[in-house]
Amino acid sequence: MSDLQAYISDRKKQDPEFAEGYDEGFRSFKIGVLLKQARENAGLTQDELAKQLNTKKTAVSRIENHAEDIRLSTLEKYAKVFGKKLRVELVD
Amino acid sequence: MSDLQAYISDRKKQDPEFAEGYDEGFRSFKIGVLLKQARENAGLTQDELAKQLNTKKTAVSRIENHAEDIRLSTLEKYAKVFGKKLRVELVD
DNA sequence: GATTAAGTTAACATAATTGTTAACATTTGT
DNA sequence: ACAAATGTTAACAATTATGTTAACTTAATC
Repeated sequence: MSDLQAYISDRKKQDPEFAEGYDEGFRSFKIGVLLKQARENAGLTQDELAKQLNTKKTAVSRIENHAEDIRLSTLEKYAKVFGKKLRVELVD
Repeated sequence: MSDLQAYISDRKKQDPEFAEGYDEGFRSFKIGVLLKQARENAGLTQDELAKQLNTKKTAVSRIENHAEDIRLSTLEKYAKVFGKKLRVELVD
């Protein structure tokens, strides 16, 4: 079971509101989980990451949990801190 | 030579302001070209695409040419019209 | 159980994307 | 050359992400 699937399973148990399929939220939710996992892999706290992004930990938490949308430039700032590149593609 | 490289070459000839490396602009520029090429591959005019996106052709033109940033949700709307999925990854 | 680090949420301010209209430019076809 | 279709740009309004502060929760350590 992937990390993402495990996360979904856990969250479903604790959050009755949560449903995997609600279309609007699922995108941002996935991005949030992706960024949270990237941060944890980098061994950073929200506060440490926030300082590198010149922002506050509250903004990091919001993006990881319940931000509805995100700018490409914001994703790239994250990628840069993690020493990665952002890849965006249209696939069939 | 790729389509992107050909486009850059053409635009450099006509637009003295244009330079491949200006960091801030290059991201959005690339996305603009990507979306423009996707639209042309789909055989749509800006106006036809705009109607499917419930917006105006002016917004499409802006994104293809000189938008500075773009939301993930906007990219996904485009992808949906083109019958594609949006893939976002952090790569080394 | 008190303290501290870490994370969450709400509320408001600020900044930026997107919607929209109008005017103009460019291209295409006749 | 003209007309129609397509594309571009500027300006402003509307919507939304992000910045920021304050208050709260949770987990861990003592």
